[in-house]
Amino acid sequence: MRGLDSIDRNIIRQLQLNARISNKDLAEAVGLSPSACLRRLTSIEKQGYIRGYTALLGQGEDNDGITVIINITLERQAEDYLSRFEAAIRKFPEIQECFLMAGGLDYMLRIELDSAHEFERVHKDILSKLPGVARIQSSFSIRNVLKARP
Amino acid sequence: MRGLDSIDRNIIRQLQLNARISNKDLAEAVGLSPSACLRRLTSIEKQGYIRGYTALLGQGEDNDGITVIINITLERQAEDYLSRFEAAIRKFPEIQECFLMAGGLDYMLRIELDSAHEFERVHKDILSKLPGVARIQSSFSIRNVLKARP
DNA sequence: GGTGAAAATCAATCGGC
DNA sequence: GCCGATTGATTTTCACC
Repeated sequence: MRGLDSIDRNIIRQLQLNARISNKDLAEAVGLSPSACLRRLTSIEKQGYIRGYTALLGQGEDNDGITVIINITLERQAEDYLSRFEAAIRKFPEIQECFLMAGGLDYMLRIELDSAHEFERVHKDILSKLPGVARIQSSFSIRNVLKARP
Repeated sequence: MRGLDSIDRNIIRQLQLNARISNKDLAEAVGLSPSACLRRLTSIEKQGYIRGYTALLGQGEDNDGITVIINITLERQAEDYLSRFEAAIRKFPEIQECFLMAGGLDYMLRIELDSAHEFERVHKDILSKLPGVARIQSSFSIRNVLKARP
């Protein structure tokens, strides 16, 4: 972030905390006029510092939501295997995060579901259709101790 | 998502794709009037289906940050061990997420660092001070494939 | 970076189904 | 109950200083 000053960083931080904040409130939070703030945000986006904005799924009022952590090993480490897999990943909004892990071929995914039985659908419609997968290991979270904080 | 129909799901999906979409555009995307759309969104949020909205950072040249996934096993499963551990977790802002996993005593943590060598400090100041820990296994992410939708 | 005004959007209210 | 229309308030988006 060499090209960004502390106000720019603050803008990004505010948007991480709440991406749907209005430009007016954002400007107030960082101590600028709305027009100056919008100019900066447009510039920040144009420079590619922000890749997008997304909604983080909750668990619903009945609180039976569930987090599934999935470790995936690919058949081969060839670059085209990685890129085909990663392109496929991006098509499914249920997938909240995906990390390429060091020390192996493992990808780690986090998926948010509304209930445990929905996992069957996810396995059939998503996991089994990812290309070049050798092995899948899924772990269920029974409680979200600490929610993501930006 | 028992309480949500297909339009509600579509609203959520659109917000996952772009959390900063205006209500007017959101309404158009799901085929409703703005007022009906806003009513639904308010209700969806109130029911807790959406935990929040966040900005996804780009892969700019600044991206020397690193994600560490840490699996922790406690010495005992007694309730006071769990609650002491979880209380300790909340004190460290480096810890972004913490899940209590099914099928064992494992907690899974995600930590975000500015650089890899910072892990030494984290291990010394945070991980080694968590109470009741029997075993720690850390995995480094070398690339964040998906933070969510672009 | 700030100001101001036109344009666009939001949010509350209304009647109809 | 849910929808769309309306409307006054608020916000965004410019040109200009």
